[in-house]
Amino acid sequence: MDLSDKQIQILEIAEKLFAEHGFDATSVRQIAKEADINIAMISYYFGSKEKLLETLLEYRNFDFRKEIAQIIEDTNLDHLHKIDTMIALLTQRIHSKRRIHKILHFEYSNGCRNINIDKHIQRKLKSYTLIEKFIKEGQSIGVFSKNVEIPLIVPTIIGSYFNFYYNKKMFMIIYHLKEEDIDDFVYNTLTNHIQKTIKALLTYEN
Amino acid sequence: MDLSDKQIQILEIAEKLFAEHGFDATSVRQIAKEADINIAMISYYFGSKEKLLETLLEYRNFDFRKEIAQIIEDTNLDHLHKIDTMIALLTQRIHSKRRIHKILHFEYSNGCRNINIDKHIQRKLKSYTLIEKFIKEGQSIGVFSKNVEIPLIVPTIIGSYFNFYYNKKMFMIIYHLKEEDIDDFVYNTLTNHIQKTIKALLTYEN
Amino acid sequence: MDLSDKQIQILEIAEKLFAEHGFDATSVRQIAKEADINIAMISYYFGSKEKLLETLLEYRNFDFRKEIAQIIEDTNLDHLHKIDTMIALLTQRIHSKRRIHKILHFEYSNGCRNINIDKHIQRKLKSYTLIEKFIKEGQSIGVFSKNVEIPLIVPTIIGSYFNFYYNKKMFMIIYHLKEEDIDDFVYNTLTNHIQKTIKALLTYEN
Amino acid sequence: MDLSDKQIQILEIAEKLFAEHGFDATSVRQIAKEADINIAMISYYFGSKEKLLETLLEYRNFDFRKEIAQIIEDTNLDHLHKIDTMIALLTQRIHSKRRIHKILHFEYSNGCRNINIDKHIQRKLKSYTLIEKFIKEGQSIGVFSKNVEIPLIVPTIIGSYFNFYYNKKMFMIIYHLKEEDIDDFVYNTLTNHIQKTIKALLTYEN
DNA sequence: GATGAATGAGGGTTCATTCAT
DNA sequence: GATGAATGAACCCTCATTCAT
Repeated sequence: MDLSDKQIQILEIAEKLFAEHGFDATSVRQIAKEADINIAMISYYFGSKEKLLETLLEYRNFDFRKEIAQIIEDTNLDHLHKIDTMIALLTQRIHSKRRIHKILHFEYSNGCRNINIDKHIQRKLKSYTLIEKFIKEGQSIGVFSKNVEIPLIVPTIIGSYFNFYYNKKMFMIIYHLKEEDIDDFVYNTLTNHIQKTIKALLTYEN
Repeated sequence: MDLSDKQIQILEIAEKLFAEHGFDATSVRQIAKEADINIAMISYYFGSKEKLLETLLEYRNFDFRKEIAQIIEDTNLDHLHKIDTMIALLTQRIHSKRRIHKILHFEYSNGCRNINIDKHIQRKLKSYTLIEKFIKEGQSIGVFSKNVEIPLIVPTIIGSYFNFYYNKKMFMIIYHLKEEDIDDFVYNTLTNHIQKTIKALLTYEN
Repeated sequence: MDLSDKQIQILEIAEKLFAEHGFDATSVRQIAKEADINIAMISYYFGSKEKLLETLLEYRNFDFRKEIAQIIEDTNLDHLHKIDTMIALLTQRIHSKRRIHKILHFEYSNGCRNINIDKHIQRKLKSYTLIEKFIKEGQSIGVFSKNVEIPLIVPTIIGSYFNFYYNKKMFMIIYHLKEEDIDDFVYNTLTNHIQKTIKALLTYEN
Repeated sequence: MDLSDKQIQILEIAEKLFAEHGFDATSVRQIAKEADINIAMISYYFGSKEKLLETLLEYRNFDFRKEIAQIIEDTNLDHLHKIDTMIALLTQRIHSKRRIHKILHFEYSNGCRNINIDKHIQRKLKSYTLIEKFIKEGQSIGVFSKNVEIPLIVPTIIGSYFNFYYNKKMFMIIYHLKEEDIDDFVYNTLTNHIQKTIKALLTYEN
């Protein structure tokens, strides 16, 4: 991953445009124009438009494992606080990288692109293993309810965020939010809601 | 909405292709070929590719209000069972129309298309009002916890589904599922998880 | 081979340009411009630039077998006159189709194009068989010398023509020819020379 | 003609690629890559791609005059043996430089390149003068037939070779040759054929 | 002298759409 | 009402060349 400043600039502009208009609706001309570079540079730097996307995904390495591991290993926090901290972390990270996640959802969820999704799956699986272990530990010491579908917890966390994000315009009406209020809302109200939801689920007995 | 059989056939093929490859990556030639009609017919019938999408969204009018209202008004069910029934209904409906929802997420969430999203927002808002009223009623009679961010409940339901769906490949590994097992999994395990989550949230006191 | 008038017009313009500037140096835009058609028509009609070339070669099916067979079977001509007639025919045909032959030499002789040369080879081989049979017959009745490398006779005929053609400019100086004299020169002086050469070879005893 | 080793290496690689794929289909990138030099070096060394071709043609100075003159002046050989020797020389030289000749045929025979062909014509004319003088001498002493189109003799020699070469694949089938047999075939069978042809022509009386 | 980044032009192809029939 | 030929714009990419270092 040796990327020059110019390359990084291109990647960030491409990320923005891909997220806004989709991969196909974004032309290399558009990227080149916004990045104020010659159109040929994109092929020169990245080989092709598709490889640019691959490079972008590699560049935005969204691997939260280390941070999650740190939280899990933190002896100062009890299990429920670890859940809070983890969710706050996830929400924050995903919100800041929401654009690249959207591209992933969009371009990857159907297997039509010639892009290798396997390593992403592998990376995610490792995060799941970490979280699963943590939850099971909590179950074994009686802090968490045993009757929980552990692998589906993360989709509930991340899905809550994204469904909010994909319906942002509606929620801006409901909550009387302006564009610049969104960050605060995510970090406070939405994060709180998700934290509460997961903690409720993990302590729910029926 | 006067649509001939041929038009409906085109819409359904377009829906499949848009969901699989995205709007931009699907060419009218492809649609025409799969529908076994002349290319010119698409412009002829729908005016343009964009208008075809609009017609498609209008055709797939996914308005659950009536059914939700029915459930809410059902005097045979207590509040918690109404939650279960509603979630089962939502999951089922969204799963069966996941393709069109995916198109909405990706083509609509960014305001770049010349497509009017307002009526969709209005329709969704009405559903929210219905659900909000039901939850508040439950709170007033002490069945539901008062400390809940009501508008964010629906994103948690639908988001859980979609984040599962967008990461389908990973969950197929985790749960050892084949493609043909997906429907059952959604209608059972995933639905149960979401039901439990929302019920936990609505009865959570801290 | 169902070709519209427009398609034939394109083929003939392409033939001219390919022969003049080579396949690679001729752009589809140039062809489209000279043929006064839209650039997209070339892909529409032929699929691609390479397929246009293939269609051209198929269209210009230069199969002399029938005429050669007629000459061979002509009972009014003795063997030496048949040689004369055959060479006159070959020279005439090749001269009139020199452009397509040049393309063949150029684009085919190196195996780099994704074009199937096999059927051309097969067709040529059949012509050779015909001529070979005729020469051997002449040898058996004592008209032709037996000490002749039969397969190399045709290269001497056609090669003489083409080496003249490829050095046309020099011969225009030597013979004080103008462009408009070339046809006559080919049909008379050059044809005579080749006829004499082959007859000399076929009757040469040493 | 001061050429460094690197320049000569570039020229030889360019010659190979031009002959294999044609001038236009060969990119400077390809040449630079195979020669393991920087792309910019080609413009730096030769000025441009076209000038590289000119330099190549100049470098491959295929002027047989001296050797032909030597043969003609050789008092140990009679006229017919001089013909044999000359043809053997021409065949050998042309075969070893067939690639550059091919380039000449195709890039030069049409006047579209901005390349000066005049000096090549001049050089060839001088060779012709030499051969013409020799033939006329033979005619005057009665060794050669007078009824011969002298300027067309050389095209028959060289044309025979090239038409064989451009149809190499067919002759490999006819003669059951492998690629590695070609050289021997050219130096023996083909050379013999051409020698016999020209001697027959020059002694043919009708 | 030599390099690799950068340029602008042009390559072939495919797009959604329209028009004449 | 329905077709297939035709359009012009835009697509991504690669070209030979140049420039700053």
